[in-house]
Amino acid sequence: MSKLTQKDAYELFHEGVLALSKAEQVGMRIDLNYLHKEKKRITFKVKHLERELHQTKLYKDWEKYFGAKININSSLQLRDILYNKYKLKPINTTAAGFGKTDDETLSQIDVLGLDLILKIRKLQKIRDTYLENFEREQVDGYIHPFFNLHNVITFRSSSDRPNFQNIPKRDKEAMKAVRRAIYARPGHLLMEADFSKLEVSIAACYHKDPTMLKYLTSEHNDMHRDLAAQLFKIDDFDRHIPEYGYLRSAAKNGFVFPQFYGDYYVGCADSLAKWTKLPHSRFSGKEGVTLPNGIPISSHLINQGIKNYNQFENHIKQVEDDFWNRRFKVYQQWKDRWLAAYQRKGYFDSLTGFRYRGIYRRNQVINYPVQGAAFHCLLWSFIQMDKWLFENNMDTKLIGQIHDAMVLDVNPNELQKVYQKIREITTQQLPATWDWIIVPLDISFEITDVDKPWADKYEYEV
DNA sequence: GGAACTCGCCAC
DNA sequence: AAACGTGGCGAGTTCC
Repeated sequence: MSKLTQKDAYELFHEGVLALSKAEQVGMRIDLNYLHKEKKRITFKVKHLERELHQTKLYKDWEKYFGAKININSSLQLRDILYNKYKLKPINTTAAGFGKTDDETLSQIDVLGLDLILKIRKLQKIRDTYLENFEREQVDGYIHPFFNLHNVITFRSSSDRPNFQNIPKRDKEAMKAVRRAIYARPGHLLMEADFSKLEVSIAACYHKDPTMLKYLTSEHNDMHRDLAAQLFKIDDFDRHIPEYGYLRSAAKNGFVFPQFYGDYYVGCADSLAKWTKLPHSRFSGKEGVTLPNGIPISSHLINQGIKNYNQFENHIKQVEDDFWNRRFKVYQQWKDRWLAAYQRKGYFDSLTGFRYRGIYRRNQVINYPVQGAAFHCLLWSFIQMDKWLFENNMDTKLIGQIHDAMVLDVNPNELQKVYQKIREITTQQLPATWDWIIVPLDISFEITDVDKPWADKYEYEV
């Protein structure tokens, strides 16, 4: 097949809009009774936490400072109390240069009551951003989130009224509280099919770095493991030992992904130190997460010649150099060429035929075509699946999409067929149709049981 | 009373 | 030389 053109891009979005609009019409069933009860429960709990907060010195000082205008939901007032009245030295600052009052910062400040502020914030977020919105948007017990293809600079999608693409997932309490409200139609089940490591795979289709291709092709190679071993200077790194599994996550989320998005060693060192609980000072040997042999990671690093944070940061700088100039040298060369070509031409094209015109920063030029084309893999699959469901008169319906995942409302009698077809479309038909896809694609599934809420999802393997 | 802004936080 | 990409949305705040 020849290179995809802007006409192909147009047709993808044209068909995409039609398929997405059908999903919008189906929508998701909402448990209104639960919504009502959960909102009341949260409101009750918030009131209780507020009463507790009223007993603290923090609240009393706050009241003195702001009088009748006191509002514990105001982060500006809180900022005033912490950094002006208490004169604490800001750990982090906002873009505008003020001391931050976010979760990460507040949990490091030793002032009684801040934990209550955070708990209240979290509960209100669940109630006001999600549950309240579902109730407002529902029609006859169904929400119909919109899926837009015309809003996003990268040619990804967005979703609104309500946004279906930011439903809590990692935080267990928030995940359960929100997803407990969402169901498939009566007698049906929910299914989510996610591409695995899609953006990394699509990036590899642009740069074709042989080391990366090997990581993506071989089951036995593990990039995050290798980076964890290098970042923390561990020779016998076995990812199945829990302490090492944790360091692998730290390497993945604190170094590898940020590097792919364009971060540099200063931010990565800071992030890695947070993950591993290392201080921004001299290491005594007692700080940090514990290794399998029982010693703290700071002690291990001291033995490796890294005696303080500056030396740690410098080590991360060296790993970064090695990452781009040796390990993924071809990837780096592609980035340089890609940027230079944009600077020459004034635009760049995605592998899916989309043309990006405009004034972009370096990281945007590198990231947009990857982010866009990765989503287009999902959209293409979504369209094929929609056609197949229609042509085969299936009762199962597509109902949503989250950048690299599709969500379906499945008739249990069709579960096997649907599962097989999604596998076929995403891992066989897609790479066969778009021959620029030069890495194997993989997809994973989650389902609920019939008439169970989305909170009760579990991994599905045949 | 609404527009535009900051800040915070949820997803990928 | 500079330094993490894309959204939506709520609350609070300020300005008009």
